[in-house]
Amino acid sequence: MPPAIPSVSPDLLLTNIARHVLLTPAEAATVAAALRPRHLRRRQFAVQAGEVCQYESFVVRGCLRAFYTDVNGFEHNVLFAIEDWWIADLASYLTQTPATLDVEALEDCELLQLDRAALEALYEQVPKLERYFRLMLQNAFVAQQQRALQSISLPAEARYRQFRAKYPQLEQRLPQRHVASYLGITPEFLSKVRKQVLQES
Amino acid sequence: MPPAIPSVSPDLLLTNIARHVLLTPAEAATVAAALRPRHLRRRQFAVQAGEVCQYESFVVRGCLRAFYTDVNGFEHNVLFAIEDWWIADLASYLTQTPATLDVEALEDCELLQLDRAALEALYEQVPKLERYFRLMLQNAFVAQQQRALQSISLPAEARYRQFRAKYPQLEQRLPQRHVASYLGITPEFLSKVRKQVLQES
DNA sequence: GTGGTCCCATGAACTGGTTTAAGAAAAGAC
DNA sequence: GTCTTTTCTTAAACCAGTTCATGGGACCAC
Repeated sequence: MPPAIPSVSPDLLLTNIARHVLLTPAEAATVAAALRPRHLRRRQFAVQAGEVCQYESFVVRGCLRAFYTDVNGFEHNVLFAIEDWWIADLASYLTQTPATLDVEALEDCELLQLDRAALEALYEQVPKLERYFRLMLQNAFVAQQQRALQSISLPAEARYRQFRAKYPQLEQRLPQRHVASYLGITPEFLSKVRKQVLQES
Repeated sequence: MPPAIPSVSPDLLLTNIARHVLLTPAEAATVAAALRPRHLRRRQFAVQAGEVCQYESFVVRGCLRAFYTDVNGFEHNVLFAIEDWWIADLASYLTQTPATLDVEALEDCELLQLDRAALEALYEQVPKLERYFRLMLQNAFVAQQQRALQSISLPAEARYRQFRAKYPQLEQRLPQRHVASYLGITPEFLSKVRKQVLQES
């Protein structure tokens, strides 16, 4: 007998939506039906640069990173996602143009994926969801702007402190080189910064 | 007799909208009626950090910059706008929270401003506009992401070349220190970079 | 166990960009 | 016009962060 593939429950997502808009049980069922459960093993990719990003992925379990690979082949982490977060190359998903980012599983993951066509169909059936996804886009925009402003105005040590303060769970869970890449510094320099910061507290 | 205050024609904006959605003459009139014409003298502010950004401004004539002031009082240019562009602190405008950016006129300007309530009312009367403004938000998001990726992956000289290639009109029109600030370098270093780049071509 | 492989730490040499300072050129102010 | 202020350039000293090299520890696989 092959190992059972456990299905992915939509509960976590429905709870997340409920924090922003109120759905009837029927509407919640419509949402649940539109989602495609997906299991991803560590090192597998949810999005590949160069191809159109087909899905937005909601993380039920696991951890992923979105990263940009520059012309010299260096990777730059742009975004992480753990349980209760969405992840995608949003620019690609929205405009249906080739992705500039890869999205890779850092742990085995359970995802709920929503493709572009299913999303449009959902908007017809449950118009309230437009509000929910507009809020998600706004949040993404605001977060992206804040990150950009910090990266130009703060030195590496301050950026590291902010990161620790903002995402305490994440720092535990990620290899340091991924944190370094996110902060825009080398792992060697992060090591030096950490020495500073950690011996203070 | 006081000098006549010339009114600001909505034609440029209506043409801009027509490139994305098709409006009937009646709908175009509704849009025109929702806009607030505004003249801004050089050095006046359209948005002030700390206050909620009330308007999105469409530039009919003139040039503006949006900039962030960091904790040490240094300014960082984030965005420029000339004729046929929109400018605002979009994060603040969308979420109606205090702005982190200032928007300042670099030349005397003629703007068409749209406040948040007027926008919501327009959505009711002319639903097609939701598409138009969704596209504007998508474009802003994509542009912001590209800029962030370039700023972490390219050295200053390459960033300067990209800027020249992408916005040839802008470079003519702006003081170099504003370009330097946009590129994330000092005016002194831009001067050195320019010497390099200009003597090649 | 022991031989990979990956991950983190440390230190020395180096580099892209800043700072400070000073002068020349351009733009406002009156 | 001419005086003042702002803008741009150049150059030397400096610094935040990189690169390169090395060693040590944890986690496998077998």
